[in-house]
Parts: sequence; C-alpha cells; structure tokens
Amino acid sequence: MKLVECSPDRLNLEVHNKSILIVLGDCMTLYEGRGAAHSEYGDKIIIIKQDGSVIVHGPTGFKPLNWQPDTIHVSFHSEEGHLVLKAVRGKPRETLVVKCRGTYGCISHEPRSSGGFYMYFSESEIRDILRDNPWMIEDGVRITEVEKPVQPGFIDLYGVDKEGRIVVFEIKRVKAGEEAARQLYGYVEKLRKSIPNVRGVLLAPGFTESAIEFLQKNGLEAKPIDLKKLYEMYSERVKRKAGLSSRSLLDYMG
Amino acid sequence: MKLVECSPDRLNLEVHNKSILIVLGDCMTLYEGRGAAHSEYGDKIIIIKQDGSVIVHGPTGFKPLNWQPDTIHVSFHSEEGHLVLKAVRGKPRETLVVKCRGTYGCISHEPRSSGGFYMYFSESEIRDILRDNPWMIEDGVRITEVEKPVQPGFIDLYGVDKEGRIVVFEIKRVKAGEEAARQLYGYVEKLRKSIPNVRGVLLAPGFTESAIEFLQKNGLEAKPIDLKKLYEMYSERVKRKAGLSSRSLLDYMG
DNA sequence: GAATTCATCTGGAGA
DNA sequence: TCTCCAGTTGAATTC
Repeated sequence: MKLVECSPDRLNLEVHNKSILIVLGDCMTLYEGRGAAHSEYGDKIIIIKQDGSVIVHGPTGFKPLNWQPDTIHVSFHSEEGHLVLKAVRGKPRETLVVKCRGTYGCISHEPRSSGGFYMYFSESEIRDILRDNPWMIEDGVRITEVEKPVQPGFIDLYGVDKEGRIVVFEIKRVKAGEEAARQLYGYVEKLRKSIPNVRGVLLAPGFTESAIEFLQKNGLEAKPIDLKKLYEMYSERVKRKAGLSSRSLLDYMG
Repeated sequence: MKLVECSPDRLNLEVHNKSILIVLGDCMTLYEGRGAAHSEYGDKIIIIKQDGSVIVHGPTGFKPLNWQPDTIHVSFHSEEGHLVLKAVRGKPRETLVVKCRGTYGCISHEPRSSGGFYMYFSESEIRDILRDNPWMIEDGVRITEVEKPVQPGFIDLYGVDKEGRIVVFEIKRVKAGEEAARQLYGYVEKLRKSIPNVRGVLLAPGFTESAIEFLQKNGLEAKPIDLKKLYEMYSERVKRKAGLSSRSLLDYMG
C-alpha cells in the first residue's frame, strides 16, 4: 500500500495497472442512467477496484451514495484544477462523474490474493435439509421434485402427501408476507389447471397476518419451520462445510 | 487524512474519535447472524464509518463481502499478534469478526462535511408526473388519490375514468413481471369487495410475457409508459431542483 | 416495533 | 439475452 499523488495522470496510471485505488476528498457526484442522482460537495471515499468497479461512499451509512459495477471506461481528468473522475457503464448506458473540490489523499494497493467466500444458511440449504428429511415438514409426505420449473418460476419442493394428494411447498428463510403467499398461489393456480386438488403449503419461520389471511382465503396452508431444529439436525454438515462452530448459530436461533 | 499505526489501541482510539477508518490487510472474515458466512484469507478493504457502519470489501466486485450496518459495538484486539476486528449488531443479533494475518496500512480521516444527497427519477417522481398529467395515461381520466392505503400496501394512483369507473394504477419504473401484476391484482381484489367494476391498470415501460398473460386472465390492463416523454415533461422541474441539464438524460432514454 | 414496498436494487441460474 | 428469484438484501414510510 502506498500513498500516491492525487493527480489525474498518476491515478490513471494506477487504474491502468489494475491496482486498488482509494481516494478521499471533498467531492460532488453526478449519476445518470436508469435513474439519475446527484450529491453536493462533501467528504467522500472513492474506491476503484481491479475489475473497474467504482464505489463512492459518504461519511455515514452502509450503502454507497453512488456506484458503477461493470465499467467500460474509468478515467481521471482535471477541470479548472480540480480532480474529476468519470466512470461509464456500457449496458445499461450509465455515467458517473465525481468532482473533487479538494483531496485529502490517494492510496493505491496492488492486490495479491483474493480468497474464497462462502455463505451458509441460504434458502437452498433449508430446502435440501427438508428434502432429505420430509418428516420434518409433515408425516408421510414424499418429496418427488426439487426446484420444479413452472411458468414462470420454480416450485421449491414438490411431492405427494400420505393421502396421495400433490403438494407444492414454497420455502422462505425469513418471515413470510402476503407476497410470498401470492407467489405460492401463482404456482398452485398453474398446477390446478391440470391437477385438481393440489395442496399449497408455505414453509417459513413466521408469517404476517395478511399472509395468513391470504392463504386461508385461497385454500392454502402455512406451516412454521423451526430453524433451530433444522440446524440441530445438520450441525455436523454445517461444521464440516464452514469450519464454523454451529453452536453460536444455534444460540442465535434460540 | 493520515496514516496511522495498525495497532488495536490506536485503531480503537480512532473509532472512538468518530473518525473514518480504512484498513487494508490480508484478512479472513466470519459472520454469524440471520445467515452465516466466512471468507478465506485474502486482501480486504475494511471501512469503519462515523456511525459505526462496518463494510468489508474484497479486491473485486461492487458488493461488500461482509457488512454490519447498525453496530452496538466495534473494537479491535490482538490474537496471537494478529489484528482482529469485532463488530456486533444488536437487533438482529449478528457478529462479524475480521482477522488480519497481515496489514498493508491503516488510514484515518476526520470527516468535515457530509453534503446533502438528492435522488430523483424514482418511482415516486414518475407517479407525481402522471398525477399532474393524467392525460398521459389515458384520455379523460381523473386522479383522485395518491398512495391510497389498502390492506396491505398502497395504491400508487387511484382515480375515475371518463366513463365513471374507478381505476387503480400500479406504476413500475422498470419492466414489470408477473409479480407486479399479482401486486396490482391484490389491490383490485380488495377493492372489488366494496366496489364492483373496478379497473386495474399496470403502468410500466415494458411487460414480461407472463405479466401480460396474468393481467389478461384477470381482467386487468397493461399500459406502457414512455419514459422519454415523462422526462420531457419533467425536465424543467428536474433542472430547477438539481441544476443539471436534462439533455443527457433524454439522450439516454432515446 | 411490525409491515410493506422501492431500489440505478445486485447477483445468479436457467432457458 | 431475457426472465425469475433470493438476499445477512437496506432504507423509507406508515401504522
């Protein structure tokens, strides 16, 4: 990591060399593309990564003020002695301009290693656990298809209950609202054209009142899933994959 | 902006002083909370802002690898001589730990000005244009309510057409899929309990095939909106508010 | 605090 | 490429 001169030429060189660049300055931003936005002069952190991603942060908040993910062009130039960054995206056509009234400093870093990233406890993992342990959903149900395509979308789990009725399961890893219920209804509706008597079951750790109402009104079911129990079942798998202790996850769940 | 020693004590001091802190290092991350994730050792950019927001970026990509928006606790300590950052969120309870095998440098900056941020061309702007110019939607329609609350949600525009029928308008600023159509249907369905003969119209710059099908099947309508025309109408207001030329926006739309 | 919806949503998978 | 959907979605707004 090194401090570099905050001049357009030097910064363009660093960008060209695929270094990570961080600029701290008193800047304003202009964005035009799918939307349009601008920010007034104020302290900003500008990050330009190897792949041309540009991110502009203000002094507070988790979200960037402006960004540009897939740039086809990133360059600095000078306007009236002030540093200006222009970042252009190709598709969709979008332009981000950052004008710096002053700069506090510029840092460049040649990245060495990236390292993998792994996410757990996604909806697809919950789906796989339930697929392998259908008794956790209800007694006697048999899962016959996973991610069954319908038009449009995918049915998370598809199976037959102990009385031989077809069941469609829609899984949510967070509390389910009416939108999730509508999604399930869409799938069930499509199947009912060809298969009468289809059951639709929404599986989630919780449900909003309006979700419950919608489900009842449309002859669908809500079944709460116990995330803690799911992970008790699968703590070994979680540990193996993540090298994480599953204990703290369980603490959170409880 | 100043380079600071990458020691836990020094970094804790900077965090305590509400400085913006940037750490570049060879780090791994662990996150546990609503989900769980980990990343292997590799180059990371850690940003800690005034308000305690923590953001961890890898060498590529627009999205952070890990983050923590509303921390109740952020602190550095040392483990076997290595710098470790722990950031805890209160509700929901989530923990992020970043371990640095090595550090490339630490930067601290006392922010001076934040600068206001304005955003336009959001869905609400489109809604306001159409409210003020209902002729752009259809001949003779009169808008009587904006953001009319229903249970659950809000009807973007609510009015009466030239034949006296109640119309519900749902606006999307991007191409509308079946989900948007279902959303509209939900509103219409609720109104039909008390008002028969309600029209439902989806306004968007485009529609997916399945959205069109759903609308037709349920007696609803799709009306394309011309973003370019909307901008023409609105350019004066935009100019006044933002001090931007609206020309380039129009170029993009065309 | 809970619920709902928008977002320059992003990113990924599948056809 | 389009379409659909998950996301540690976040953030604003409303009740």
